[in-house]
Amino acid sequence: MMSDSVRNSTYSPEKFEKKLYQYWLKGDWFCADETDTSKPNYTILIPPPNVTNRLHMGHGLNMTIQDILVRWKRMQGFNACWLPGLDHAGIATQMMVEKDLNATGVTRQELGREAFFARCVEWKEQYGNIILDQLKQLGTSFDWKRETYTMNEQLSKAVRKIFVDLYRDGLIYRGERLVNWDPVLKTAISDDEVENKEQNGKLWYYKFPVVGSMTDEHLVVATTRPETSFGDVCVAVHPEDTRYQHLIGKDLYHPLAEREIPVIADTYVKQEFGTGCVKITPAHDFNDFEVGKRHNFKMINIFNEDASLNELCPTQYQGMSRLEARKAVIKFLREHNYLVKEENHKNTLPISERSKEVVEPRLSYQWFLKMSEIVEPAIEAAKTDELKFYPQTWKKTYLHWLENIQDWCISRQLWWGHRIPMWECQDCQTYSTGEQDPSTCENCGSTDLVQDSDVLDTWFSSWLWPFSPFGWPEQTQALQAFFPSNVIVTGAEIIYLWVARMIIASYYTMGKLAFKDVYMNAIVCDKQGRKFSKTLGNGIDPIEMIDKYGADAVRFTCVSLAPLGGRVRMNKDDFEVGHRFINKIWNAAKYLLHYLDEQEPLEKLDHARLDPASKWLLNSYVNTCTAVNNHLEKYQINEAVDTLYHFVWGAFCDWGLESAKIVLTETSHPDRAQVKSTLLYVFEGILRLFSPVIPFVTEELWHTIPRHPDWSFGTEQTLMVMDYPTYNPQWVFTQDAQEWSQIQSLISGIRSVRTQANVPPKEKLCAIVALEDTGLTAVLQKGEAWIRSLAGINDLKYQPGLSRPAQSLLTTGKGWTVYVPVGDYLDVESECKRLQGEKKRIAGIVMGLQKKLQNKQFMERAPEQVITTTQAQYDNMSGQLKTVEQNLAALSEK
RNA sequence: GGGCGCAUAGCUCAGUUGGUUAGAGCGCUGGUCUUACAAACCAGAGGUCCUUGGUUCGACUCCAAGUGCGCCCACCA
Repeated sequence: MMSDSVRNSTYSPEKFEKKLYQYWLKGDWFCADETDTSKPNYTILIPPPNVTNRLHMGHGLNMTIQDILVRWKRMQGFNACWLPGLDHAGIATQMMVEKDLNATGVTRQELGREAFFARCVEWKEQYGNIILDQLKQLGTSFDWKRETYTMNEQLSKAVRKIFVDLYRDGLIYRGERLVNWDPVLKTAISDDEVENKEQNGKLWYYKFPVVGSMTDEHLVVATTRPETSFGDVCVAVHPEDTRYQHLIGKDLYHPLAEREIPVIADTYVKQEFGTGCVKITPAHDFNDFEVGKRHNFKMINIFNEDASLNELCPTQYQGMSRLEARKAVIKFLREHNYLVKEENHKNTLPISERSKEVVEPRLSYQWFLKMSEIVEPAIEAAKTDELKFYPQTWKKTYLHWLENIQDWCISRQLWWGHRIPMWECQDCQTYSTGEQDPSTCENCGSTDLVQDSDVLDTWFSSWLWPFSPFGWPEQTQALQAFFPSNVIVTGAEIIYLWVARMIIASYYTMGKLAFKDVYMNAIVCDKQGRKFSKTLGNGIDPIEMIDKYGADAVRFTCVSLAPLGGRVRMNKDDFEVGHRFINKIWNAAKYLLHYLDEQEPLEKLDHARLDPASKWLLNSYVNTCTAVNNHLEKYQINEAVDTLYHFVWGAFCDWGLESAKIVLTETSHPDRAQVKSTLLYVFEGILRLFSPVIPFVTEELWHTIPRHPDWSFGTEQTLMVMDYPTYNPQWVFTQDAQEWSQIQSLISGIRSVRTQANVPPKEKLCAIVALEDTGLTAVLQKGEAWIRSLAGINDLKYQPGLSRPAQSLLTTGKGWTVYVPVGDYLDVESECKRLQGEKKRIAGIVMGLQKKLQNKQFMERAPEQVITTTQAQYDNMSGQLKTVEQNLAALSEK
């Protein structure tokens, strides 16, 4: 390690971050050992990034949180395993590879399935690791030896195994469902590939005569898509709609399809929209599909693959396109007096991203998983709080979804992914499956088998993530050690898609809860509160920020801005804050080293010889240790970081180092050795406490500073596995700390007085302390050297009961008043104004407190402790009020 | 439309189970190059805690309604 990097230079993270990461890798400190049973295990699974991903700020935050938890637990002595890996991302990858391919003038279909698949594999090899490399720049302590991937051999085996198990348990079935069909590309496309465009359309109203009516009775139905009418199976009205009660169950004549259809009742219908009557076309509309299924109607598909009308329509319409058919249908309705009216209507059209053609919902066969039969333990776990959400509010969302769970459509019409392990027998049309490819039909023994052409939904591999990477279905040692994991850290948007399903899968295969804690990280937004997105281009590139400010600054900024859950608004400038703070730590180290480099050996800390400033610092340090650990236990990472930030800057630097200066600069000072020892002891503690958050700079500094006799160091040469600091009663000095804070407020008070009077900083002043409680004399005398140095005082006197000397300003604290004669610097007018303001403010508080104390009900019902503190406040504030009044009077006399 | 959440300083946000004079960072004002750091130090200004009502001795905190905003789901014949 190059310790001179600290002594002689400014903070430049680029000089050591890469070097240190290599050092950690070489030392194998990120690796967890499943055979080591001497330590408790701690496991976190990465939410596997898509192979198509580049690192964005959402990852930055998400990964930093996980890394902090893992590094913290590792320092606490856990066998910590953070599992890295990638998701093959079926749709996203296929889209990118296809786009690439199309640019060369070749379609996926022309290339053929096998060659296209090979191209995807190649693409993954080439680009898939970019995000993992970027994660290394962020300093993530993944156990890289376990790096995995949802399409590798081992995980594919796991996918195959669970599919077969589920099928054998009767939980996987084939059923009909509507998909988004692109009539130009003649393929199903995913929701991601559909853009909804609002446009001005029309709403056509036309008549359906009631069959057998003597009075020409009819219903009027409104539709935006009259051309689909040939597929109508019924007309629906709301069951409570008084207008149509008598018609429910009657038949209507369909003037276009030239057949009769019934009137049914369904709550799906909105009475106030249109006429309150809806024609139901289950094969061509997502909502109608649900209604049709509920009422057991036949689905009539009236389109060919290219969305032209097929043989189920009357001959004159067959072969027409959707638009041609629409014109022809309207012409017919108008000519035969069925059309009642047409009106303008705004609606949204689903457009295929790639062909720009209007998407047509199309009936197709899909594979489904019966979720209701395997979901129960996942519901129980949340209800009993065995599974906990951070923040808790997500429990409701989770339960709401699980309690209304739908069957999961697990097939996708893609080429990139795990091929569905189902073979259709060409002789008897039944399906066969197996962990090995079947050679004969399970039903009739035929060898004429054809594998299903679809692949599995990408989530069908990622739901196995808690156990598949550790070797499942083999009962490996790693699986024993690292399943279940401890916490999952992810975005709330995939609570259904991923989190809930992992829990379901783990109960199904392992019979156990996959993880006890679910941490929902904040959503990263821009300054206007918009989610970072590619299309908006409002994202902040973490790598750009790392290059500019260093990984530690990026990590620090991300987590300190992000509360548990919620969302965080980010700005490029925010990273400057992190960088400045780390620079502050760097400079503090530089200053310390200046004195630590001296030859004399470091002393152990000695209670009897610690000065008041050191006792205060140690006491604050111990409190900080407790607070940080408590916050981390509760996943309040921003709170932990905030606590540390203020301890380092406000306590250690502004008071600790500043107070130490008067001792350190005097080479023969008797307290010097203990002060140096205290500073180093606390600084080592800071480095340890902060190491999980900002691992690089803490490690770099740790290698530079000397080892302290009061800290224990293992044999490992890295900060990242040193013991994490905890509450240490040895360094608790409650009384001394309280006394020292009196000195601090006295110093601050005098500084404030100096500013009020515009006294130049270098000018020394006299200060006269008037004590109400003479017991404080000893306390203040102990702090005299610091009062002189830090407040710019050259003459400090004690005069109990003194009233205000001429031309002086004052500052008050608990039991004391300090008068500072400022001579001609005193501006009587502005001082009077200030005192009057003070008087008003304090009088208000005093009055409030008095009212409270006179309130009978308050005295009767409030807890005794509250009454005591209120009384004490009252005494204190009225004392202050008296002082202010006296001084105001004294000032006015002149 | 269904579900969930948010509203505190100019900006971004803390504020743990109701109980001192509501905090921080950035920005702003004034002063300082004080031998770690001007990427800093010292001091300061700035808030009817969205509105109204309720519970309570006591509400930024709990409850209800209203207003404004965000997210997820369904998006409409």
